Amino acid sequence: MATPPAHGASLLGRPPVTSHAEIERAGFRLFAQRGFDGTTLDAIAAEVGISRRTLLRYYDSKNDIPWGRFSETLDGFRATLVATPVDVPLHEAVHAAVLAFNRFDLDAHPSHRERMQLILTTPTLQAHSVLRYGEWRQVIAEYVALRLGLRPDDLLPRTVGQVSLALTLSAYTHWLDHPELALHDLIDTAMAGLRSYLGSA
Amino acid sequence: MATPPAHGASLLGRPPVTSHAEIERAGFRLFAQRGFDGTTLDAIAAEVGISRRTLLRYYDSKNDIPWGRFSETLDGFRATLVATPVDVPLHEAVHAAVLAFNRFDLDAHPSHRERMQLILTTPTLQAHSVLRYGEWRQVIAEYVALRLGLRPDDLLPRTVGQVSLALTLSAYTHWLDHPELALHDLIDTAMAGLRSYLGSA
DNA sequence: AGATTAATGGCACTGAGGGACAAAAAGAAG
DNA sequence: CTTCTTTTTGTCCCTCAGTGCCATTAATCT
Repeated sequence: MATPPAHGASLLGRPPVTSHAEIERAGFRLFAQRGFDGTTLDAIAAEVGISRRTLLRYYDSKNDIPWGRFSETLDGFRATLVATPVDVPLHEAVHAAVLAFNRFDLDAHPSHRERMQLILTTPTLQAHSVLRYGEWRQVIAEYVALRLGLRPDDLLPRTVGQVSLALTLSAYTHWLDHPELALHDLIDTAMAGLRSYLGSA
Repeated sequence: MATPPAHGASLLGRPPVTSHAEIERAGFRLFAQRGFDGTTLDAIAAEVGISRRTLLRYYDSKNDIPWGRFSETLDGFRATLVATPVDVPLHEAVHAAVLAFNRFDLDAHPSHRERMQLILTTPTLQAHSVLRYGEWRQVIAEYVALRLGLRPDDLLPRTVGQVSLALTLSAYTHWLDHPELALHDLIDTAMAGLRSYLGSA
C-alpha cells in the first residue's frame, strides 16, 4: 500500500520519522524564501531530512502540501450542516455553515492567511485547488439535496454549491487585499452585494 | 521570441508547417482513443508530423490544446458587453452576454460538446481551466466596474464575475448529463433557481 | 530470538516543459 | 543568381514531478 503513516492508529511496524505538520512547516518556510515554483521536492525533503520518495508518500503531490489536512476539516463542515435545525431556512443554514467553517479555519491556524495567500496567488496552486473546492461544493450540494428531496447532482444543489464557493472566493480575494477587514464580514457583504445586484430589476 | 506562427500576419521567413486547428484536431483524435492523460506530447507531435519542441511552441502546454483559441473569443465577449445600451439593467446585460457567448461557441463549433466534455470531466483539465475562467471572469468584472463606477478588483465586480461563472458551470455540468436539454435554457434555469433559493427567506 | 508489520530510501523510468543553437525555407536586396 | 534577412523548425540536453519496485530498517508480537 501507498498508505503513509497511519497517524497514531497502529503501533506496529517502523514508526514514522516525520509528520504532515512538520512537512508543512518546512514547506512554507521554503515557499516563503524561494516561492512555490522555485522550491523543488528535493529541497523540501532535504529540509525535513527525509527522502523525496518518502515525502511523496505523505503528500500525493507538491500541490497538496499547502492544503494540509483539508479533506479532514470537511467532516466538521458536514457535521455543522446536518446539526442545523430543519426550521432554519435553507439559504440561512448554508450561509451560517460557510461562515462557521471559515471562522474555524481562522482560529485553528494563525497562519491561515499565509496559506490562503499562497494558494490564491500562485497560478499552479489556483489550478490545483479546484479539486479541493470540488469536495467542498459537494458537501453543500449533498445538504441542499437532502433538504429539498433532490439528488446532489441535480441542477439546484450544484448551483448552490457553485455560488456558495463563488461568494467565499471573492470574499477571500478581497480579504487578502484588505487585511484590516474581517473575513466573515466580507462573506456577508459579498452575499448582500449579490442580492442587490440580482434585485436591481 | 517564443512567438509561434504569426498566422498569416507576416509573409516573411519560413512558413509554418502546421496550424493550431490541425494540432487541435489531431489532439482530439488521440484523446478520444487513449484519453487525455494517456496521450503523450510525443504522440500528438507524431500524429501532426512535427517535433515535440515545435508542438510546444504552438501551445504552451498540453493542457492548453483542448481550449483552442479561447482567449481570442473573449474579445467578442467584451464587444457584446460594451455594445449593450446603458439603459439595460446591469444584471440583464451580463446575463444576456453570457447567453450570447455560449450560444456563439455552440454554433461556431459543432464539436463544442466534446470539448467541454473533455475539459469538465478530466481532472487535469478541470484544474488547468481555472486560469481560463479567470480571464472570463475578469471581462465581467471589468464591465460591472465600468457600469457602477468601481474598480474591477472591488468586491462587487469580482463577486458578479465569480457568480456568473458559477451559474454557467453548473449549467454546463448539467448539460453534459442531459444532452436533450438546451444549454441556454439551463443557464436561465440555474439563474432562476438561485433567485428562488435566495428569496426563500 | 524470530516472525510480523509498516515505514523508509535508493534506483530507475516516464513525461512535461524549457534553453540554446544550428539548419531550413521563404522573401528582399544587390 | 547570389547573398542577406527573417521566421520557423528540429535536435540536443537539461530539470523537475511523479511512480513502480525492492531491499532495508525499526518497531511490536509470539
